Order: sequence, then structure tokens, then C-alpha cells
Amino acid sequence: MQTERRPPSRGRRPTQADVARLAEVSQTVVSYVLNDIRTVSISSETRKRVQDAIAELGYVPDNAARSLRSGRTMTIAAVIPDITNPFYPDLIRGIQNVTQASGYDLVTYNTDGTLEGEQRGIDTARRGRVDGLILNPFHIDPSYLLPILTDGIPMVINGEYHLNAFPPDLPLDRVYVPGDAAARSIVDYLIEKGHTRIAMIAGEDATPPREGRVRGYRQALAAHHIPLEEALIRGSTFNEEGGYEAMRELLTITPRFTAVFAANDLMALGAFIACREEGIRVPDDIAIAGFDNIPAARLVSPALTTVAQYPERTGRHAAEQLMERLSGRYDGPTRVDLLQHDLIVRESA
Amino acid sequence: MQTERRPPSRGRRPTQADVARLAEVSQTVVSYVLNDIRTVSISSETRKRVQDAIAELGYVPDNAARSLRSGRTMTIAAVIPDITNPFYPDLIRGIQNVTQASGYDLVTYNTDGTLEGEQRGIDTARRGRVDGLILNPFHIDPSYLLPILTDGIPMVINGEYHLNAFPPDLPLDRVYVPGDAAARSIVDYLIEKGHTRIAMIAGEDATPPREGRVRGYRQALAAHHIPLEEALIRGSTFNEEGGYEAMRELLTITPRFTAVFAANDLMALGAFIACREEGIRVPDDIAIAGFDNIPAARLVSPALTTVAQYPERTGRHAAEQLMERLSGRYDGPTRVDLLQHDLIVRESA
DNA sequence: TTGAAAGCGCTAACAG
DNA sequence: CTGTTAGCGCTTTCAA
Repeated sequence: MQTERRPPSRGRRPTQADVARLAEVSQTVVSYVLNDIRTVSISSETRKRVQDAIAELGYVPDNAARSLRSGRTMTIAAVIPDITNPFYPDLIRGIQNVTQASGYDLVTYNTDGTLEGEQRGIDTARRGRVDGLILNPFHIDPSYLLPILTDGIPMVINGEYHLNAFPPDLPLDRVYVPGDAAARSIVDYLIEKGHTRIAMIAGEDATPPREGRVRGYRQALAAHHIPLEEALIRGSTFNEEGGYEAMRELLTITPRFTAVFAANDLMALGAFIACREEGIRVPDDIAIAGFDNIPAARLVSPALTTVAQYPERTGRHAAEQLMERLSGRYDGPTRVDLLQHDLIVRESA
Repeated sequence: MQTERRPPSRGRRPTQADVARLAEVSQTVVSYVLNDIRTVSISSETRKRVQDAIAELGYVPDNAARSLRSGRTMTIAAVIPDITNPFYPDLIRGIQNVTQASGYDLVTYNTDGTLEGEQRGIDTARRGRVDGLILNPFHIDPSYLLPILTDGIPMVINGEYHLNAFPPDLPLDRVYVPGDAAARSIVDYLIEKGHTRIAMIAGEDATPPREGRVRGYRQALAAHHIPLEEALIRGSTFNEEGGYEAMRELLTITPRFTAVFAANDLMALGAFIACREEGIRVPDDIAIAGFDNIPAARLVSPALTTVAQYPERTGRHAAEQLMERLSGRYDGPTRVDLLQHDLIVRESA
């Protein structure tokens, strides 16, 4: 019985049943051939008949049916804040390099750095029954993740997200560059270069990257007995506009600071633009340092001094952790892997 | 009967049947409440009982089952060559802006500019029964797309892909910047600045963007009676490395040309690097022009002269065309929309 | 206003 | 080596 009304122009796609009919075998055999099951053996003659029928009909398996039945989707989801920040495409590419090799599909959710976006990404992921998740959470409450983990869906979190209250036996792993240590290394560098009044363009309020990097900034100042001026720390969105706005506001402060540390490169580039508009020379009047080492960092003028992260490697690592969980090769407690970062001295500071 | 073996750690997720049991209604009613069907009316008391049960169990609908039954996935796919080229994240963002507003999910497939990647993206999309596709094809044979279109799955193609042989009544639309006109505008500009020997870094062989832009380059030279030197046209991949390699090869040619037109900005930036290494001044010794106007273009030094495309707008437009098809608001013949481009003169040429 | 029942296309246990 | 059969979770028709 054909109970539902189909959209008018959509022709019916061939199913395994159609293939079976044409090849004069049962539907089961079609499934066997398709999935290359080795617990049963199919005569090569039958296999050929099936394959011919598949080709003739242009049959393509239906993933919805397949995953409904098998409970697996062969898909993992990556939830990231901003695809237009060059950091994330590299991360995605790293993830994809390993998921693809394992036959997994990757779907990407862009949250725009909002709580709603994160919820939507995670919800949709859950509804879509993805087999695993890679998350860059900014705002989501950890409790939101718990049901997914207890369902047994493995997850890798990239970033210094606070979920210490979680039991250790969940299928959860973590990878991140320690933001405080990395920030300390670059602020230390600025201090060594003689700067004592160093502003910070901190990024969006109450987000893990901001918090780690601000902590490092504070630590570096404290270690050198430089008094902290809260007014020199400026929030903004993590993009070029945010950096531009923050810099404009900072430039109204007198007497003027001599260096700025921006919590990411995009914001540092925005600060460049603000300086250019004001006729402020970088690094002579104000030194500017960034964070991430996006490809543009070495191409701008002056080339940007920054802390390198390795997003492609990060993505690969996160995906590998996930694949180990998915394949059952690892089934232990939460792993926490700290990733490499490097101070990259160029011209801007 | 529970015939299959579940992955050990995965707890069973609540289903509509569980909700129904708890709320003491039939499963049907749960579905009604969930989908807010208005052809039937549910008493507000029943509705409340159902909603409470949903909350209590943390029920989340299963998309695989839903789309298996309904034939709709509420998902569209975008197939793009290279997520790390800043052009594409902007395109994606534009697409997402409109799909999200219509309640559609977006999944992105990265092809790495390969035929296999395109096939994989399209196949997976088809298997996954996405409701629509936005494609940036480089290599795929048009015949590969035909069964999808005749199945009634609408598609928007971004780029000057040759499928003139297609019947006009397929659910297919096209949006693109005419590569030849855009390339002509910038090569014309170079010629007006006095350049007569202009090299071209053309990008990957036999791809639509390359072909359109090379055509424009040839047209501009011809219009000014400048003889074409094939040796000055150099292929490469559409990224920074490709531009770098191509430029190094071009620089071995004597006597040297005075300007280069790169078929995208990433390649132009690679050419910058090659020049820097050789101590060649831009634009004094060699002028360099790009294509795309990626964000980095105005930040590099010298700032890059280029042709602006508007990927965010392009994505939005493509997605709107698709949504019109999907909603039935449009059901006519193929639409072809040409998009705006602008010559952006900066410092590099 | 509610419920029963069919069945989307597929996998996998089991029987032959 | 091949077939029969149940049922994944859901939407939708039809009946009450």
C-alpha cells in the first residue's frame, strides 16, 4: 500500500527489492552483496547478477533506512563557532582527513559563537543519530552533554571547557592548547622587549579561549610585578570587526599603552586596521601580538607576531581519539591531551 | 524481539512509544503533538501530558526514522572544493543564513578539488537523501547529476559549469560570476596601466573557474592586439602553494613579464611570497593582481588589487533559489543568475 | 479528539 | 549458498 502522497515530480528510487526482483534473488542476498558480508558466502555468479542489476537500475542504498536499522550512521559531527575564522577550516580539514579514511562522513555545524547555535548543533546531531561528536563549546552547559554521553555517543572536546564534575568513565576525551601557558609565552616576550603597559583585546566574554588567555596575560604581568590595569582589557567578538572596535576603544585611553596582545589573529588584524586609520605605526608606536597563526599572519605587513596553534593537527588528533572510541580500540577513562604551541616572532611585536 | 546486538555501552534512547506509555496516550498522539499537526485537534490537557512525558524522558525524535517515513530530510548539502580557501567559508555562511531560517540543516562536503571527492559528496548526499544540493563542481560529469535531478532533488550550481545539453525543465538553477568578463576587467586594467607582457597563474587544469578566467585574459589581450604567449600561462592548484610554485616557474622566463594575473587571491599571495624570496618588488618590478577579494587581500602588503566576488551573497542567493524549489514557490525552468563583480584597485597592481 | 495499523528500506538472526 | 522473517522509530491513512 502506498499510503502517502509523494512530491509530484519525484520518481521512485529503486530499492533493494527492485534489485532483487531483477536479479532473481531475495532481497537479503542483495544486502549481503552490498555490505560484503563474509560470514555468508555468495556464489560469484549470483554476486555478478546482483551487481549488474544494481548498475542497471542505478540503485543507491538509502542511508536513513540503513541507519534506522543498524543503529549506526557512519557520520560524525563537528560543532564550531565560526567557519569564517581560518582556524576552523583547518581544524575541519584535519578531522576530515581521518574520518574519511575510516569511512565516516563529517557534518559541520556553525554556531556563530552563540548558545542557541551550540544547542541546535548538538540537538540536531543527536536527532540525526551521529555516531560521535567533536565540539568547540563556548557557552553550552555541561549538563546538556551528559545524556548524549550516557547514551554512549563518544565526544571529543577541543578547548578548555570546564567539566571537571563529570565522571571519568564517560566516552569523552579532550584535546587543547593550554591557553594560559601559550598567552604567558607571548606576554612574557612583550615584557622582555621592554613593554610594561600592555593592553589586551580579549575576545568574547565568558568563553573558554578568552578565559585561558586572559589568565595567562595576568600571570605574565604578575610574574614580572607589573600592576594589572583592568581598563586595558577589552572584550569584543573574536573576529576582525571585534578587534577593530576594541582597539578603537583602547586608543582613547591616555597615557597610551605601548603593546597589545589580541586573543586571536583576526582581532589583531582588526587592531592593525584601527592603527592604520589613526596613523599609528606598528610596531614602532604600538606593538601588536596575536594568537593562532592563521595563514594571513605571515602575509600582512608588518607580519604578525603570534602564538602558533596547529589546527589541522588538532583536528586530526581529535578525530583519531574519536575513531578509537568508535572502533572500540579504546574504551577507558577520559583522556586529556595538551597540544603544542609555539611563539612565532615576526615584525609586529 | 530484540534481534540485534547493540553496542555494549549504549543505553536505549526513549522512543515515541515510551512517551506514549508514560503519558497514557497512543503513539500517534505523541507524533501529532510533536509535529503540531493542525488537521487534528488535541485537547490541551492531553497535549500537556505528552509534553511533560517528553520532558521527563528527555525524548528526542530520531531523524533517521522520521525521514525514512516522510521522505524528507530537512537537510541540504553543499559540495565545495576547499574549505580552507576563505572564499568558501563565506559562501557556506551565506547558505546557512537562509537554510537555517527555513529550518533546514546544512551539511558540507569538501572535495579537495578532486573528481572522487565530488562523486563521494554527491553520492553520500544522495544516499543520505538530502532534500537539495548546492554544488561547486570542478570535474564531475554532468551525466552524474542527471539521475538526482530526475529524482526531483533540486540543485543549484555555482560556477560556469557546462551542462547546456540538459533539458530546461529539471529542478536546476545556476548562479555565478561570469569569469571571462571579470577577468577581462582586471586584465584590461593592467593593460591600461601600460603592461604588455602579462603572465597568468591560471589554477587547476580543466576546471570551470580556470577556463572562464583564462578566456577573459585571452579576450583582453586580443582586444588590445597584444600577442598571446602560451608560456606565460601557468597551471597550478588553487591555493597559496600552487601560486608560489607557478610563480617560481614563471620567474625563470626571460625576458621577464611585468605583471601577473592570478586566477585567485590565494595564488596571488603565493606569488607574493615567491617575489619576496627573489627580492622582486611588488608592484615596482612586477605587478600582481588576484581574483576573489578574500579578507586577507586588503591586509597584505602591498594590498592586493583584485576582482571582488561576494561569496556570502552568492551563498544566500543560491540557497534562496533552492528554498524556492523546495517549498514549491518556484517550479519552472532553469534560472541562470549572473552575479556582481567589481574591480578593486589597491597597491599591488 | 483519539487510536490502530501499515509500512518507509534496510540489516541480521535464523532456518533450510 | 540462499531465503524467510522481524522490526528499527516514525508518519499518515483510516476508522472510531
